[in-house]
Amino acid sequence: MPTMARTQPTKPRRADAEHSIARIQDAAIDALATDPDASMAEIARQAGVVRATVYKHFPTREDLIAAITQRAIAEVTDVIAAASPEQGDATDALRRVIAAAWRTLGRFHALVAINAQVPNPELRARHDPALALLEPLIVRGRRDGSFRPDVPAEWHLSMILALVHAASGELRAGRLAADRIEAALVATVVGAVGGGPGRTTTTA
Amino acid sequence: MPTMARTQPTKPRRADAEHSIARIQDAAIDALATDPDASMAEIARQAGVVRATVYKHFPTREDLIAAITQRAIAEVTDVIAAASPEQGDATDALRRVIAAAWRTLGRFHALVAINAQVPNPELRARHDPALALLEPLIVRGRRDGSFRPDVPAEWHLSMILALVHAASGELRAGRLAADRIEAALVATVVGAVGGGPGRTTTTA
DNA sequence: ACTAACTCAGACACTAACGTCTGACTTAGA
DNA sequence: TCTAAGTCAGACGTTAGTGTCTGAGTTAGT
Repeated sequence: MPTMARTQPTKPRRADAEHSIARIQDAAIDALATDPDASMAEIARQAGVVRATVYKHFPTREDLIAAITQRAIAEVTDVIAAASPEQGDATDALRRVIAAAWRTLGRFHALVAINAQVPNPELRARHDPALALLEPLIVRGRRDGSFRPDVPAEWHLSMILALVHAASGELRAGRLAADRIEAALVATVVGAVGGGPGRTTTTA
Repeated sequence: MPTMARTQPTKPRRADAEHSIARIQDAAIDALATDPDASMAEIARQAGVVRATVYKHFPTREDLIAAITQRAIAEVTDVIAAASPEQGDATDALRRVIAAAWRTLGRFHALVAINAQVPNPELRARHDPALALLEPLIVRGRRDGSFRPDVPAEWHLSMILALVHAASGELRAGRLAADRIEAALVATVVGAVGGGPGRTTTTA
């Protein structure tokens, strides 16, 4: 179990307020996943809360999105870290990481698109903690010959992200069964990153 | 040069009207590429045309999007067809197709997301012509052992699309140079679809 | 050179969402 | 049990976008 995301030492809140905040964030993540332009009213409705309550905790829409973005990144970072990307064979490590991360990452599909709209360099920078965990793995795999060295490491990262999102998209659209898709995703990523199809090591 | 997209036999228009329509569609594609929610006013502005003119030809926003979607699909279909996916070694054919299609497809990045928001089965169906050209290639490659058969063909298609979009995203963001990225994309797709890195046949 | 098609300019009504505010009610927590 | 923190309910002004309309000016094509 990954260590949960730490929250900044904000002012102390009552338990029910904390509860509302959690419900609102969950609702926001779900609502924005299906419609990136979901209104505050819609989010409030899904959270079972009145609109004013949302604004109480998140004065502006931007604040809410920033909050769930930060939470999303923290969760994904935890999940990735828990898969120990630094241990063992690079290809196996990659398998572990992808398998562990893809469901969690898939939930936040829309956030990537939403944040991409904002030409905000600091938001891009916030993604780095998650990518920073991956990068050593990529570099390691390139060094020991498991991963192809003829493409930029940056591209490896982006393309893995894209594949994960594609997988969650297929799942959401119901075009592919949940059980098949994880295997397909892992196989594709491993293949894309450089290993051939014959390379069949232990699958965690 | 691919044969240009055929237009339905609509009522005859004056040459300047035809010109306006083209400019509006181009502007819409560009504007929506950077902001999927670009307003009609913004599109009109970029087209160097007044808003009323846009509504003259495209009575509603939905009509405009449908029009450029159809045009996009037609263009991509032409480009793919021109790369003769049915000829020669499957891996080589895939290389040709990806290299030829990715720039064209990348321009229409946003349209995929926009149309994905619409739970419209007929729009999904319209994509089929482009995918229909790819599918035989995928099937062929799976049969002769070039492509891995342990993942669904449907996934192969989606994941190729995702990689192309990722590539155009990297290009747009300026994180990767244009010349490097095409090679990286092709290599990644070929690897993902099943061939290992050692398999170096002629590249178009 | 004439006319129908087209474009421009700008106003209009309508809608949806954002964010603010007030006052009454409820509940967590000391 | 008492009170501050929190929630609800609903109204409000504001902004931004859509789609419509009118009327005056331009241009393509015969």
